[in-house]
Amino acid sequence: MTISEVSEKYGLPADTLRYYEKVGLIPPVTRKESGVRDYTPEDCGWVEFIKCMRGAGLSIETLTRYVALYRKGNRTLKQRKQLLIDEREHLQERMKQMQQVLKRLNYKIDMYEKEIVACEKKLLG
Amino acid sequence: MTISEVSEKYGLPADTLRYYEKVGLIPPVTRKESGVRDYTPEDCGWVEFIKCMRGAGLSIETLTRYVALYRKGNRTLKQRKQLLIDEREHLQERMKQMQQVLKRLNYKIDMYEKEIVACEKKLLG
DNA sequence: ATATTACCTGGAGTTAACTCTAAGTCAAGC
DNA sequence: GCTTGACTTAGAGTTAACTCCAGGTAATAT
Repeated sequence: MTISEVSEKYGLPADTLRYYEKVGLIPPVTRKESGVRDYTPEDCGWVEFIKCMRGAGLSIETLTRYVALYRKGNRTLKQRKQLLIDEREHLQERMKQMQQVLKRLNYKIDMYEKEIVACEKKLLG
Repeated sequence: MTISEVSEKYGLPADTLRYYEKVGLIPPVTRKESGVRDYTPEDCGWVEFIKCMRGAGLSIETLTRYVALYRKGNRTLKQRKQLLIDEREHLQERMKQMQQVLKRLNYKIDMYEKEIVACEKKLLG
């Protein structure tokens, strides 16, 4: 697959795909002899994984660390697992905070509804 | 309360508190005659609210719009409510995505555990 | 053969959200 | 009366994560 096809498929600009590769967020992409990128299904898998993780807020710095470990092979299994455990922890904390904010927004929206009704009553009365 | 007390209380740097006020993220803070900030409980309430909303990922741009509407008075009740409804929607989308990533992380961590066990068995056998 | 189009690289520019600096003011302690 | 320390401002600098640009190459259409 060409870079523009991958861009289309995952909704990421080609510039971003090149950037991700440059900083080591995905392993080096397969190339044609001419030097043009030719994404294999595995390359695509990395793109999908990284897009997903970035979408949940994992930092580029963290994800490049993960990819670097992956590229070192089997002896980094434990470190990779630990990295994912740490990130899961952060994720859960953020979700917990967001849950509280959600409740607060619900409450505020409710208050606004009541206040709007009260205001309209006053204007009619 | 002085700016350093508020900074301490909410864990936000004094510079950040000034910045928030400068960009309209919180309404202008009460001042002493000398021009020094002297946060009232209401000023503190805004700091707490903004800290909370920022923590959940609401943008400064969005929150300044909210504060600007608030400062226009009662006739912006409906717009404020709508803004909060929109933000709640975004928040829920992000939470949903994070929920999926959480599941994926759980799965991967599990796979790593199995793979580590398998590796260790091989080394012992 | 030439023109177009999609790709390449290195590096500069952008945006959001701070964070820091310099130069100045003001109240309190010695 | 002078120094110290916490405050003030405007504006410059930083960081993460892109995003764009200039100049060049390679394959394709005419």
